[in-house]
Amino acid sequence: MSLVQLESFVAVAEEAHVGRAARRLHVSQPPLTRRIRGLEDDLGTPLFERTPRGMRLLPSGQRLLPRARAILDAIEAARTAVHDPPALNDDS
Amino acid sequence: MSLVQLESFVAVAEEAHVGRAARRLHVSQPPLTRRIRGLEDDLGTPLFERTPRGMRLLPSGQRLLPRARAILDAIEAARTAVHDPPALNDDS
DNA sequence: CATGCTTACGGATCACGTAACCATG
DNA sequence: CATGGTTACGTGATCCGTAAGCATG
Repeated sequence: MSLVQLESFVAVAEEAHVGRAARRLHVSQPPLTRRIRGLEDDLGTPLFERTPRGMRLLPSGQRLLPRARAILDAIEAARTAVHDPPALNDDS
Repeated sequence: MSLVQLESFVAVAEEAHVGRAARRLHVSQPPLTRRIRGLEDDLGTPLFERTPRGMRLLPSGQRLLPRARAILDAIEAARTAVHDPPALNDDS
C-alpha cells in the first residue's frame, strides 16, 4: 500500500470514473488503472465493481474510503506540524 | 513523503542508530540513510542531528514521531477494516 | 460503434546492495 | 583505529505514456 495508491483510490471513488480521475490527477488512464489494481492486489480484495459506465464502490471500498481520506489528511497535518512549532503558552 | 520513509523514520528514531534500524528493517544502511535524507528533503527540514554515536531527534523530528506512528497505525487499521465487515448489530 | 477500462511494450527513473570514503573520540 | 553515517556506482525493479485490445449497450 502506498500513499499514491490511496490518493488514486479516493479520486476514482469520488469520480466513479477512471478517466475523469486521471484528468484530475494529471495522469493518463493506464497508470491509474494499474494503481487501483495494485491496491486491490495488495489488500487481497477488489474495491470496485467495473461497470460499462464506470467504477462503482464495493462494500470493501466503502469501508476504505473514509479511512483513506483520514490518512491523507493526517499526512498533510504531519507535514505542517513539522514546520510549525506549537505556540508558546503565555504561562510558560 | 512515502510510507516507507515514515516507517524508516520511526525505526531510526526509536533506535537512534541507522545500523540497528537497518537490521530491524532487513535492509542495508545506505538505503536507510537515503530514505531519511529523502524525507528531510521532502519536508524541507532536517529531522535528526548526526552525532558520532548515532542519530538524535531534533525538535522537528520529535513533532513528527507521534504523527508518523499514528499514520502507520491507521494504515494497518485500514487494511484490517477492508476485510472485516462491521459486526451486525442485534437490533438491526 | 461509442465509451471506458485494460494490456502490451519500450524507455526513463528509482532504489537496492557492495564497496569505498569520511568524520569523530 | 574502531565506530557509524554517507557517497559512488552498476544493476534490477518500478512506473509512466502511447498504442492497441476488448467488452458492453
